[in-house]
Amino acid sequence: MSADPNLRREIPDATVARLPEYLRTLSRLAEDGVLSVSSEELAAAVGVRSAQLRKDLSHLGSYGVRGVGYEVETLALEISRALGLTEDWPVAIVGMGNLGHALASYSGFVTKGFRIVGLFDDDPALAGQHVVGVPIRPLADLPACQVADPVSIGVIATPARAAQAVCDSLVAVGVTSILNFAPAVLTVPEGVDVRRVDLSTELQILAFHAQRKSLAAGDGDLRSVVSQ
Amino acid sequence: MSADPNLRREIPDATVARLPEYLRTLSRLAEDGVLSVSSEELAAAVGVRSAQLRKDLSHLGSYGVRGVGYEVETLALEISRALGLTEDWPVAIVGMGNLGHALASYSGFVTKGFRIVGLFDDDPALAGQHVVGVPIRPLADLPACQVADPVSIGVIATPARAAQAVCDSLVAVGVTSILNFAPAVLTVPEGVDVRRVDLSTELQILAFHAQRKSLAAGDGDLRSVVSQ
DNA sequence: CTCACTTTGTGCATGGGTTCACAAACGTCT
DNA sequence: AGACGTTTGTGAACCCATGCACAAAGTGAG
Repeated sequence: MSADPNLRREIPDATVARLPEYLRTLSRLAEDGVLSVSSEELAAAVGVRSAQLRKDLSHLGSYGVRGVGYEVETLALEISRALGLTEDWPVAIVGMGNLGHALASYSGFVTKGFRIVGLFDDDPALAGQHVVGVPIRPLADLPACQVADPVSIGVIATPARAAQAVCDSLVAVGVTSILNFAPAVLTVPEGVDVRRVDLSTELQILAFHAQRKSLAAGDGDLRSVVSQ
Repeated sequence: MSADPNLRREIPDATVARLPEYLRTLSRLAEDGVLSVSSEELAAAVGVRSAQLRKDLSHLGSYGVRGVGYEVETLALEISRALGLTEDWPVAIVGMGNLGHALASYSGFVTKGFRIVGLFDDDPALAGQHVVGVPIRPLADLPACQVADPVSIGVIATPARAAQAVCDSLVAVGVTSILNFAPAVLTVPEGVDVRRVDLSTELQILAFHAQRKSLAAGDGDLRSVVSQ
C-alpha cells in the first residue's frame, strides 16, 4: 500500500550501526569545505569497503550520481533524516557520578538532535548542583519533570545494583529507549529498547585478542613468561 | 600437529563478545552460593537462547555434565582462562577528563586481571593529582613508565583531535591493544588492535529505533507532534 | 553526436552466525 | 541391573551480512 519507494522500508541493523560513522565523517568533510565524495574516498576515510558503503546507502534511497559521487551536504542530511536526528530527542541521565558527569558534558550529546532535559541522582551531596545549565535532582522528581518536557531517551549511569530500579522508574513514566552503562542485564516490558554499553566487556574482548597475539608469538613455550 | 583438542582453536568473534556477559552472570551466581546451572537457566539470566549458549561454550571445551548442567565455579574459571583474564594486564589511561576519571575509578577495571599502571594528561592543572593511588603525569613520561611496568592495553579518553597523536605515542612504546573512546577513526600499523566505543553512536542507534516506533504508532500523520 | 571514461546501484555467490532438533551421555529410582 | 527422565553437545537448515563483478547512467572531450 504505502510504498513510498525512496523512504525507508527496513534498514538492516548492521547498516544502522554504521550510519553514525558515515555521518560523522561527512560532517568533518563538510567542515573542510569538501563538496563531493566518491564511495571509494568515503569508505577509505571510515575504514570499510566501498561496496559495503554503497549497499548501505542504497537502503536509504538513491542519492548519488553515477560517474560523479555523492554531494556531501545532501548525503549528510539524508543520513540524519534516516537516523531521526532531524527530530528533537529530550534525554535524561540518571546517576551523576564521574560517568554521568562525563556523559552530560560530552559534546556529542548537544551537537545532533539530543538535548539534556534532566539530570538525576539521589545523593544529597549532588542535589541542586548544575552541570550544563541543568540542575541535578532526586529521582523522585522525574514524574514532575516528565510533564513539563517529556523525556524520550533515558541514560542509566548508576552502579549495577540500582540499575533495575532506575530502569523501572524510567519505564513507568513512559520512556521507551534506554541506554544502559551499568553492568547489569535489565528486564523491560515489550516495546522498550535497551542498548547496553559495557566498559569492562570491551576490555575483556581486547584482552582476548591480546592473549591470542602473545600465544601466536611465543606459541606455547614462552607462554610462561607472561602467565605465571 | 599441535592439536590439543580441548584447548582453544578459533573462537568466533560473536562468541567472544558474549563470554564476558556469561562470566559476569556466573560470578553473580557464585556469590549467591549457586553451585550448578543448566544452559536453560544461565541463558535466561543473560538474555540469550540456550542453544546459543551451549554452542558458545562448546567452543572452549566440554565442561558440562549431561543430565546435570554446568558447575558454576569451573565454568567461570574456564571462561576467564579463555578470555585471558588469568593473566595480568597492565593498563594505561590517557586523557583524565570526566571520562578518564570515570574509567579509572570504574570497579570493573580492578576486579578481573586489569591493573591501572599509568594515568596521563597534559593539562598542568591535573599533573600530580592522584586518582586511584596512581599519579597523573604528562604523556611525555610514558616511555619512562613503560620501562618500569610495561603497558599492554592503552585507553584513549581524550578529545577527538588529540586521539591520533596519543595513539601514535602508545604504538611507539609497543602497545598493541587500544580501547578508543574518542569519536575518531584511528589509523594504526598492522598487528595493533583498536576497539572503539562511541557514546553518541549508541545514542543515534537508539534514536533510529525510537523514530521507527513513533512512525509505526502515528504512521505519518501524528509525526508533526514530535518533529517540528 | 559519439566515444571513452568514471562511478553508482545491485544481482549473485560466499561465508558466518543463529536456531532447531536429536542422539549421546549422565544421574536416579525401582 | 535396567528403565526413565534430564541436559549436553552438535549436525543440519536457515538467515543475514559481506564482497565481487558488472550493467546502467552519468560526465566530458573531440
